[in-house]
Order: sequence, then structure tokens, then C-alpha cells
Amino acid sequence: MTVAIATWNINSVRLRLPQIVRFLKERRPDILCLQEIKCPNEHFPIAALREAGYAHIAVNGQKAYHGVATLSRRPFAEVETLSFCGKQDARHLAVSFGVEAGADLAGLTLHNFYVPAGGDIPDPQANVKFAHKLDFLAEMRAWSRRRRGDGAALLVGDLNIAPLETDVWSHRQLLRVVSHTPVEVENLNAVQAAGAWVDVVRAEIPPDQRLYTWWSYRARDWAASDRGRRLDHIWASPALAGRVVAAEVVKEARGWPRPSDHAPVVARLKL
DNA sequence: ATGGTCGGCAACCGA
Repeated sequence: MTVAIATWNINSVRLRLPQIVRFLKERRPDILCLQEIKCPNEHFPIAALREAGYAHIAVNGQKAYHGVATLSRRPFAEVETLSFCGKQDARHLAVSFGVEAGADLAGLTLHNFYVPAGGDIPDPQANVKFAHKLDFLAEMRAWSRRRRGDGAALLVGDLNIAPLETDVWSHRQLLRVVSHTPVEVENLNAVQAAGAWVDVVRAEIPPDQRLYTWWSYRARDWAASDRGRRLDHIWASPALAGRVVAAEVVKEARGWPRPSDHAPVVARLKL
């Protein structure tokens, strides 16, 4: 048997509830990590998602902005949130699994991240949001270094950076666009190296193939213009990396009625 | 070259 782990920036969990339920029913992932839920914990639609088969739900929400949640068919042993840059932003949620979740999931820790988007101007002097993004990545790097070698772990979420040339529709045209600037890519690569994280999606889908997880709402026809970016990621600790048997971007979900601007990403592991 | 669209929440901010 395999375990399917999914991540999806949902851009309002309340507005997108029908799309989430559709995805869960069609794909039946064991775990779904959501970002940009955009609601406080008390407004999260727990009952509807439990009814869809996900009895175990951890939420780190806040009013109007950001917010992450993790839904699971199997029970959590522990739930933890981290703060970054001395802010109260809800951008991280960790869950871990014990033997009561099954022998395959036991010992796994799953980190769900929503990295700051960084605003429009790729200059930390001129744009405090870009400075915050770089600071956040620096803290992620230090945290990754500390937890390195600390057993079976996954790091998933909207990292808001497309690192490879084939992760964007035009490398040349996006070099000065926030999400694909060299300084962001260097910082993301430093986070990855510090934790010895393996990009399991690119291990399964070769880097010479273009792959996107986000398409702007502003395009007249998102599919026809296909000006996408790969902002959403699934990384594994070294011990788990060899266990990944498949990875996929569920692009069709971007074409459903009233979609999120992000598509879900799914990795399947044989644990 | 520029502006284009969403969501939250009640005027714009953030993406």
C-alpha cells in the first residue's frame, strides 16, 4: 500500500469548500495540507470536512490573511506551530504520527508552510514585503539545519518560489519578477541544502519538463496562455526520499468552477 | 508596454 500526501493553496477555505470536497472524493489522499485558508480557527469548516472522511483536522488560522490547515484520515500524535520573524502570521503547522496512525505513518512529521509572497518589487531596501520574504527564508534555513537528521519528515506547501528555469513559463522574462529572482532561488536552495531536503516532485518529473502549480487569475485564458509557475512543493528528508513512487500536479482542478489560482500537488510514498 | 483578476471585508491590502 502507498500513502498519498497532497498540498494545495486554496485561497479561502470557506469559498472553496465544494472544490476541496470534490478533490478529496476523487483523489482520496491520506493527508491534505491547505494554505491561505483566510479564516480564524473558529470559522474553519471542520464538520463538512470530517463528513468527507477526514476526521483529524489541525488548523492554524487567522482573520482574513494566510492560515494553514492539515486534514488527515489517520490520527495525529502531536500538533505544533512555529512563528517566524517575530510575527504572529499563521504560516506553519506541523503534525506528527504515532503507531495509532498505522505502522506506515508512525514516526512521520509533516510540516505545512506558507512562505510570504514578497510583494512586487524584488528589492529588500525598497520593499519591506520582499525583505520579510528573505528573512523568513533565512529563519527556515536555520530551522532546517537544526532539524536535519531528525528522522522521517516531509516539508510541503506554497513556498512562493519557482526555483528551476522549467518551473516558469519564461525564465528570461521572470528573472526580475518576485518568485523567480536569483536571490530568492539562492535562498530557497539554501533552505533545501540546510535540511538535506529532497524535491520529490522533481525527482519524479524530470527537470527538463516544464511544470507549474499556479496560473494567475489575470490571464484571459489561463490554460491557453499557460503562463504558470511552480510555487508549491513537496520535499522529503533523505530517509523518505527513496520511498516516493509518484508525484503529480492536479492541473484539472485549476479549471474547475470558481477555482483557486493554485493546483494541488500530490506525492505517493511506499512507507 | 501595460494592465489584467481574485478574496476578505468593508476601504483598500495582499496575492
